[in-house]
Amino acid sequence: MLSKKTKYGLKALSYLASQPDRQPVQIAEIAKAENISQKFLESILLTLRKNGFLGSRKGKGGGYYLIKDPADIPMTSVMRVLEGPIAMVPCVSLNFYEKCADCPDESRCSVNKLMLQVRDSALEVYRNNSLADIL
Amino acid sequence: MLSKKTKYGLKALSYLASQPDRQPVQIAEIAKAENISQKFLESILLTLRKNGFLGSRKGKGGGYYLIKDPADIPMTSVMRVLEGPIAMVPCVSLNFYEKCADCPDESRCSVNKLMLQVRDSALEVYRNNSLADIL
DNA sequence: ATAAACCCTATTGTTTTAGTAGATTTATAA
DNA sequence: TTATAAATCTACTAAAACAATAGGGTTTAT
Repeated sequence: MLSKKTKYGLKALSYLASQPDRQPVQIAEIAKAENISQKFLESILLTLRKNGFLGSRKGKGGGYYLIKDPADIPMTSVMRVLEGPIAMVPCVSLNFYEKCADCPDESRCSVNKLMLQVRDSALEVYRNNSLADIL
Repeated sequence: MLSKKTKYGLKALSYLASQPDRQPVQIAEIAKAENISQKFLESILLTLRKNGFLGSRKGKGGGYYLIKDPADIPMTSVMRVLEGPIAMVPCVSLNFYEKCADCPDESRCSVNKLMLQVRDSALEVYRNNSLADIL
């Protein structure tokens, strides 16, 4: 299951991407438009900013805004920041690889074999979609 | 992330599928061979039996065994029983569809648009793999 | 009598999804 | 210059759900 964090993050990015200009948009406005708990959204936007997707301005007239062209924001990086690894098991993860404690031989593991294919197919989807593509 | 339940379930099914015959195999043997908590495995095998994948025999010489040919067990049904919906959001699920409370229009939702593709690509993998294929 | 699956319940730990309270920064008006 | 309001930022807490077992007794086949 997709976490609400990721869902809300994607919706917020989409909302910002569909703005006519790149003027700051307030958290409250996004929260209201997308039916998201404002405080929860606040922390999500913060991590999106810290990971280079958004810029922010404090004080009156402040808010969040995209700092890149939506076409230059691949879903791979968005998903990895919000949801974590794209792979369903660490032993097939490209960016978060970890050996299974219980599995003696990955090459003969049926779970590994299946999940490798699932990862590749998901990866292809995320690579073929930028933020601009899902608007 | 794949739950351990699913991971263990897949491993147990693979273990049973790679037996030379269809004689009952005890829980303890599977648990030991695959490094799985025996009590946890017990409940997993039970749900696999109740969902028509396994048969069981009580008493001495008892255990679990496959009741179908591994080639006739598609990963779609295994995953749905162990892990639940294949879709990452209910609004794109074939077997567990549910409307999002917050989303007024699915056809214009970016999350829906992306996750529909992810579901389809995962589904293709699961449909193309039977238990026999991942041994 | 024994060995196995079966069934029920409780517990522990982690993650998710927030809510609360306040601090800090900035723009604007007095 | 000062006050005020509008925002983000930070830290702490907490409730709820979920994951992953552990324990102990029951039933059934040999």
